[in-house]
Amino acid sequence: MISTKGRYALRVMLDLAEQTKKGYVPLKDIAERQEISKKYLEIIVKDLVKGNLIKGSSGKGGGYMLCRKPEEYSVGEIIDLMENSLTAVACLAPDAKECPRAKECRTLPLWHEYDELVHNFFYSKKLTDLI
Amino acid sequence: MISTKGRYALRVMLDLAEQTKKGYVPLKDIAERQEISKKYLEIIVKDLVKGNLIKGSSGKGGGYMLCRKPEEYSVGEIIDLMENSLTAVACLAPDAKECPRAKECRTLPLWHEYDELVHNFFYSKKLTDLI
DNA sequence: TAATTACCTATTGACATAGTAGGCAAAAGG
DNA sequence: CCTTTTGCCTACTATGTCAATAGGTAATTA
Repeated sequence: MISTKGRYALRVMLDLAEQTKKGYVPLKDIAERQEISKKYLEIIVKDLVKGNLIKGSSGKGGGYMLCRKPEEYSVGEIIDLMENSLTAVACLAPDAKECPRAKECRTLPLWHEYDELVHNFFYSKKLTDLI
Repeated sequence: MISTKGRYALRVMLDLAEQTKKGYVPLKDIAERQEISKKYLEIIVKDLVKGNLIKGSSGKGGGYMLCRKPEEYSVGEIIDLMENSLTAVACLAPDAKECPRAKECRTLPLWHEYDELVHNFFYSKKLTDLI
C-alpha cells in the first residue's frame, strides 16, 4: 500500500507544478490548498529536498520550488523516494539478504513480473500527465 | 507490499496443488517442505479455510485439501483474501470513508488506474501458471 | 485408548505509520 | 538593526500491523 507520505508528496509536487511561474511557494500555502497539516508536510518536503526533487529557500519570499520542468518528473521517482522503494515483496527489496530458496521458489518469478509491471507503470507516468 | 501471510498462503496453495492426488495433506508436511513454522502456517490456513479456498479434516489421516481444481484458482483471490484487499491506497479501500476532495483530486484517477492494473494482473494469473 | 491431526485464544516484540511540539537559522523588508 | 516570514532540525507519541510463539482443546482414526 502506498502511504500518506507518498500520496501527499505527489500532491505537493503537483501543487508546485501548477504554481511554477510564481517562484518560491510557501509551504503554508500548499498546506492550505491541499488541506494537509503543515507540520506533517514539513517531513515530506524535507525528503523531497534531500532527494533533489525540489529546493527550498528560507526567509520572507521563500518557500519551495521544483528543480526541473514539471514534464521531466516521473511519478515513479517521487513514490520511490518517499516509500524507500516500491518493491512488491521483501525478497526483492534492495536491502534483502539472498533467499536460500530462490532457485526453487515457485513464486519468485511472479513477484519479479509484478515488480516490473508496477515499476513501468509509475515511471512511464509523468507529473504533467496528472494535470 | 505483499506480506508474508500473502506469500506463504500462495506457497501453501501451490504445495497443495502439487499434492492434489494424495488426499488430505497434513500441515506438518507442508511446513517442512516449505520451511515455514507450522505454528505460523496455522494462522494462514485458518484464513484459507474461512475463505473457502481449502478444507481441513481433523484426526489421523487428516490435513488440508483444495476445494476446487488447481486451475480454477486465481492468484488474485488468494492474495486478496490474505491481505484484506490489495488496494493501492487507503482512499480506495473497501471500508474507506468517502474523501471530500475526491471530485477535485488530481491523483485519484492514477490510483484507480493502478488498482485496476494490479487487479487484472493477479486475477489473470492462475495457480497452475506457477507450476 | 493412544496417536495424530486440526482448531482456538491469547500474548509478544519489533517496527512502521501518521502525526504533534517546540525551537533554531536564514533571509528579506522596513 | 529589528521584526517578520519563511525553512529547517530534533525529539516525542499514540496507534496499529507484522510476524511470530505458546499452550491448550476438539475431532478422528487405527
